[in-house]
Amino acid sequence: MQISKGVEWAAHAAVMMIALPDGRGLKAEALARYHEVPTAYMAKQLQALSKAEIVQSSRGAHGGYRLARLAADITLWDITAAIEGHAPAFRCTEIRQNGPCGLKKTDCNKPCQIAGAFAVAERAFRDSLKTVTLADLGAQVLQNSRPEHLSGVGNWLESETMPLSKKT
Amino acid sequence: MQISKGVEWAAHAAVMMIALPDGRGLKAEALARYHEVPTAYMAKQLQALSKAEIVQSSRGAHGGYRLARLAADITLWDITAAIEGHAPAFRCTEIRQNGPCGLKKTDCNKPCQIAGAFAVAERAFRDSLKTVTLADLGAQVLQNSRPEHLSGVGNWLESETMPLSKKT
DNA sequence: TGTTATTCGGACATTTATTATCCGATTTAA
DNA sequence: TTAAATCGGATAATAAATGTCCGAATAACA
Repeated sequence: MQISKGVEWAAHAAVMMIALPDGRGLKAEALARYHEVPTAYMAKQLQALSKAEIVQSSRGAHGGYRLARLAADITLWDITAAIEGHAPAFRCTEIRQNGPCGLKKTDCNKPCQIAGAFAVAERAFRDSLKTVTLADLGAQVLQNSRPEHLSGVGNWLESETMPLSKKT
Repeated sequence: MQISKGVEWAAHAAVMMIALPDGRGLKAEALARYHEVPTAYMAKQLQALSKAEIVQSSRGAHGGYRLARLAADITLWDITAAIEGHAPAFRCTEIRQNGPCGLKKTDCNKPCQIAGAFAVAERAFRDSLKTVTLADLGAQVLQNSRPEHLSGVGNWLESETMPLSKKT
């Protein structure tokens, strides 16, 4: 039971994109370099975010990624689901229908008790992540960072971004 | 993010063991046959439960497994942790310390915001599973099963179990 | 308006984790 | 004491996650 590293990378990349000035983008290579992770694999996560319409991508020269909607409207669950998929972690294989005392399929309208309990737990997990927005995470960064760090990030953003014209 | 099939098998096996008469056990092969799953792999899960002291094992002739404590004192989380381990699903690799604007280690006393949010969500998941005991699951089975099914299970147990003498 | 540099996007290897299996170590009944 | 039966950890096969590459597409620029 482990969550892909891609979720961590995508989340950090998304937080970084909060600070993007209007009409600017960050290319996958820059985001990868900033976090010191493999470029192509970071790009893969960004593509997943793009498919989920969490970020917008612009191709061609001066292209890049930026948030597709307000930071307050993007939750950690959105990002997790975009990378990991929406399939439940507990996969019920209906083994209650197996073996010498197996139930008939017609007697299995209700989900298995065990699967039901896991469904409740997973819902609690999801609901918890849904309460955390990118805006919340960004606010925490602002509160907990030293001023010189923030200005450093600002300078880096300035040097890496350039106006992008059209959106895809 | 997926939970091992072993958790499902171990949970079903544990529920089955609730119904064991005092001083009797079920061998791994019987539990595997009952659920129509590979014997050796089911045995592996039972070994994990044994290490976690959720079940007791008896070796040698007439050996087998039985619950190590009261069904009301065994939760779904106990079983999940025994199979999957206690490691958190979200692994923070501290990428905030990487790259051109990486934080110094001395500025990272508090956990990263993202890791913190996942820790909260995972706690909610765990706490939910902790509220479900084997006794609860057994009660649900009794409520939702047809009488003929229960008697069938009883007969199967009678035919598969035999007194076991010493415990390990 | 063509050309080119730049970037995204999906198809393709590699590594790690899960799933499955086997055989030796140990225990107990006879 | 013997031998059958069972657990237990070490060992393969499979699936998933991780990492990489090259083509398709787009926009800037001449």
